Amino acid sequence: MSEMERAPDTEERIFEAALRVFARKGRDGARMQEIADEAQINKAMLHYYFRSKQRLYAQVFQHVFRRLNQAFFEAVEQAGERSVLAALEAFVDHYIRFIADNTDVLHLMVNEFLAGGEVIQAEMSERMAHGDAPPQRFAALLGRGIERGEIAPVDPRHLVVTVVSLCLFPFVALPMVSTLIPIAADDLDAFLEQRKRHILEVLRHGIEAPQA
Amino acid sequence: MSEMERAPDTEERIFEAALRVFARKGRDGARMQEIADEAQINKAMLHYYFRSKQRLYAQVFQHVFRRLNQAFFEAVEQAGERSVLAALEAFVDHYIRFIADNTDVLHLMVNEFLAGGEVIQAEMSERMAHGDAPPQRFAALLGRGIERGEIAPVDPRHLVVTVVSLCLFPFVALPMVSTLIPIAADDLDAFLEQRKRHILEVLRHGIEAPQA
DNA sequence: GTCTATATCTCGATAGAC
DNA sequence: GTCTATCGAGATATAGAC
Repeated sequence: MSEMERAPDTEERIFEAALRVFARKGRDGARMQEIADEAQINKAMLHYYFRSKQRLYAQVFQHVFRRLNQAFFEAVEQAGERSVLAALEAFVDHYIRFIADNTDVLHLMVNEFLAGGEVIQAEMSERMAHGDAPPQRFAALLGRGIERGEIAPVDPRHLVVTVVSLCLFPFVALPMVSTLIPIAADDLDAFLEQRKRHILEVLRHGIEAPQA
Repeated sequence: MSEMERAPDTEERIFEAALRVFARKGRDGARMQEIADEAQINKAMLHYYFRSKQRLYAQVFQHVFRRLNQAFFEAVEQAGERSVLAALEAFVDHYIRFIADNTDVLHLMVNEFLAGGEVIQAEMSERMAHGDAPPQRFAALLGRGIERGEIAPVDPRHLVVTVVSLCLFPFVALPMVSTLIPIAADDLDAFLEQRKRHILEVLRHGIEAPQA
């Protein structure tokens, strides 16, 4: 076990640096030199471990895609066997927390969405095809809640889109949100708490009937 | 009036081509050659009218920023003097329609958000500083509705973020949404009608109380 | 104002010593 | 495995004729 002469964890350092830089600058804006600097390593090493920028990006993106899917899955599973409303609360809490700790992952994903997603479309339909991908499981869970009469009869798939939109978009538009709600820039955690409460409040009761 | 030897509308053609290409490929992914091709004009002309790629992008982005603000403003104004709920419906309808017809504009904006927004932050705080920027006007309008007891007492600024999230995010995540709701890929208009109804339904009543 | 040809430069990728 | 030095492709930008 002690004869492994391989580098300490160079490959991993490169990978994590690449994740950060690609998230900051986008696929095309990222520079191999910057990744090397961020990994505190020589540029040639990038090509030694990953053949090209393309391959490096592909591996990073695949990793990101899996992580996001996994996070979504965990958020749904954790929602588990409770009432649907409790499940929703658990989901929102868990999902927002993950994104807050991994904004890089979300940024990379959105970048890829905007790029049109030739890369995505394949990965996506492969995973979604079975019908048991996380979003579909979530929709199914919500659908059961509707059948049981726990929540109103809306289209569960649209409800999934709605919940995810509410959780993710503020992170995408943070520069704009900050100008409207300054605390988002000063104390992100506090803002997210507000946000979480607001989301659940609106999802539960809507805003039509005054309740004060 | 007839002695203007200037080109027909070359500058405008370039500008619009640039908008499309920047939206498709991002700031760094876009190629001056591709913009030239799309404008059916020579590459040298790009530098004749706009000195550099940087300046061209800056002008395009500024234009996009104004258009999005204007659209938001119109959506709010059009909401006008009705009841708050009617105003919300008018806003959602108008805003979604605009984005559907101008996805390029949204893509460019989101791209800039992700880029961290050194460019944005300045433009943003300048416009938002007065307190009468469109989102703030919208929040004020909602706030009055709360005072009048028309809607529940939620934080109006968060409500703005919520409504905007619901309108915009599906356009950002369209590749993913399509795998969950296939009609989004086949018939966008039909999907948007569904979406609009769903959004207003959830905003009005929430999902807690079954109503069937 | 518009074109062709070309200069300049940035960046990904490789060669080769250690 | 890691480094330095360098090549070569491709992109922005300019020169200069028309």
